[in-house]
Amino acid sequence: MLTDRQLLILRAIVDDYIKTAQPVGSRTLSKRDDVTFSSATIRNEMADLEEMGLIEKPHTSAGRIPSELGYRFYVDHLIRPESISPQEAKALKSLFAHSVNENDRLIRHTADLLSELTHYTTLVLGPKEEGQRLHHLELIPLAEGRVVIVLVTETGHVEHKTLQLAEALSREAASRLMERLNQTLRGTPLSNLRLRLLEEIRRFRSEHSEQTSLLSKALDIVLMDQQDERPLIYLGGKANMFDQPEFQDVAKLRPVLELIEQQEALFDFLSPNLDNQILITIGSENNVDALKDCSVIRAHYSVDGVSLGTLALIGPKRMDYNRGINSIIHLLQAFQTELRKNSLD
Amino acid sequence: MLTDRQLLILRAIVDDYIKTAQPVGSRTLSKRDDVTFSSATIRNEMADLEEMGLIEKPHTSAGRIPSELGYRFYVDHLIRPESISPQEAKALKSLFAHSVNENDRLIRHTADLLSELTHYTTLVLGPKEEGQRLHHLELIPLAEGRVVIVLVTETGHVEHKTLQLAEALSREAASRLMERLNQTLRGTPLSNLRLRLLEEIRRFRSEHSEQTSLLSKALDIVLMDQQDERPLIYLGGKANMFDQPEFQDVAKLRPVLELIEQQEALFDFLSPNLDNQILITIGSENNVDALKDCSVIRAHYSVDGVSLGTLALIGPKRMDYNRGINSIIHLLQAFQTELRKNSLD
DNA sequence: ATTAGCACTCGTTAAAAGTGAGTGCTAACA
DNA sequence: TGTTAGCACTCACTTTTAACGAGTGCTAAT
Repeated sequence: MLTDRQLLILRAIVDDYIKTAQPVGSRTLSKRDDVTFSSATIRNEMADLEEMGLIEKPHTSAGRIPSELGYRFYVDHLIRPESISPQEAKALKSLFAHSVNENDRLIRHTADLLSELTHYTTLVLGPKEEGQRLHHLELIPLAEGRVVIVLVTETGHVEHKTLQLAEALSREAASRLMERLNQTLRGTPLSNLRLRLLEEIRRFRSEHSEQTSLLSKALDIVLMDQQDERPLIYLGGKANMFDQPEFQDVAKLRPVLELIEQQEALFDFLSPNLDNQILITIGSENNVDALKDCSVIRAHYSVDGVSLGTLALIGPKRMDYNRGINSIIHLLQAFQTELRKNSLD
Repeated sequence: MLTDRQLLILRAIVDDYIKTAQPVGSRTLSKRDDVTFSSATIRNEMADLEEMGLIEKPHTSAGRIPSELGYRFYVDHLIRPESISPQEAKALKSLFAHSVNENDRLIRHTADLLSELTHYTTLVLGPKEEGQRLHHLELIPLAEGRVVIVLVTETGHVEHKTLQLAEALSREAASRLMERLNQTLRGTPLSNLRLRLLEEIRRFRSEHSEQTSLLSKALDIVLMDQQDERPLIYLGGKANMFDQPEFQDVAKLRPVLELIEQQEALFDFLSPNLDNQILITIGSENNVDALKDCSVIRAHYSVDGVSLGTLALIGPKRMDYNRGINSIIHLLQAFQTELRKNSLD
């Protein structure tokens, strides 16, 4: 167990290092107002903290920096949930002053806001399809067998795909089929949609003896890779990485930026967050080599209890956890409120 | 005017420097098979070339590197339009083996291909709306006054917007209006669309005395910022920048990557290319400070004579112009062919 | 006109020396 | 017994110096 003085020192070291990016020495600490004891005492305490694995020194004659364990302890026990200042709260509210109708523009906007707020890079994992339910389906036949299919989910997410059929689909046939599909399929979870849709088309065909097998085949193909398709990941404030002193070296910067550009890898990384809490992972806790010098703050967003995606903040291990956590919590609220407005149930 | 020998030497210097990124010395050159004269002779010629401003030395005791003027001369006069090898040609054809229905996926794919082909970063300016004509318009009323509007252009570009009306639009009203709009508006250039659409809705309203003013207002707003909206810019191979020795320094890398992330700035940069040629800009010719150490190869793409957007390749001034130009020319062909397939006229 | 030879330049690398922030330990002190 | 002053020691960082060598420009011989 740590004494109060050790807690004070540890917190001071982490705070200072977060601010300056320089190893913190005993003399520096002793000059602080809230430190009443001498540098020698601090050195003794530091030795103890180091023995416990909470801090470490880059080399013999340097000050101390927090270890990963130290950051972990800091995050778990030493952060004060500083409420944001009134003017910030106000600013936050006005951020979403005009509602944004389209969910994906809203997400993009949110990613930018969060990165502006924190000066870190933001990742937003777009709504995953699985949990969502169909609200409306529209088939738009164009010339030459081209058909646009528009799919609207209950969360208000709209997307379109283009099919290419071997022969044209008449507007009437499309319209009849569509009406039928919307009647029977509204509310179907997207994860089931492909099977249900094919089934329904087959039934429709037999009932009306209409030639829709081409459509059925084309739809199948499109929905097939629809299924494999992963939610988009929106990035905000990529350039913020350049400001971090730890990433002034291209060798350090490169893997992080490269990872961030890879939708696939990021998806795997952002997806599996189980509980609804704010999740913080520090350095090696990320289990991704490229992020071994980074910390990530993640938060789930959901609407009406349906978990949709993830809001994440990425920065150096020496990131301002306090500010990051607070910003993400508050923005999460506002974001979810906006999303709620766009949903159709 | 340059002598043949000077041309040989200049080409050799540029070729060598492009390959190695190291200043080229007279001794190195004299060892080449195609160089029959001594290093001293080369030094004399180099002195002349330097006086003409075609090459320069980083410092007194270094070899020569091409100046911007030198690159310009090289690009204008010394590049041999090496046709690509048969296996490359074959590979290029198979790249688009499966047609991609959606234009924006096609564009994304193309950007990736081009960067893979060249190992440089690729920028693709998506189709600009102005020149395009309306093919089809669809209004999809959803619950609670939400209406999705789907817009298909003759080039096969599909996009959707969401409107929020104060009161619901009936499916019947939407259907009637839509039929009318499609009859009268097909072929309208998107640049006119907003005005024509409003006009048409007004006329429709007076004829049918239907309450569509809300719709009209909402549509106006959406189309208004549709007009301001700029084509997306697709990027490929951003990570390739990291491989260039000239960008190993964060200070050099940062402005380039930052610029690339800024849609606005890039748009201004990529847009004004007047003729249908391949355009190469070197260093300061880019008129953009962030690109003062970069060269850009740009090519227009168009379908049926309608210029749609720009395909661009960005790399260090020391980029492999030969390969870059050839790749972009050949990919441009294939890309346009695919685009053509997707168009609906 | 071409080339061999040579003194000279200057960036690069390596080694050497000096600097200073910070530490650990010890002994004195409250 | 906990705290502090003092001091020797460590080691990254900076500066200095020296050696190195690729490359140049000039000159004189071919």
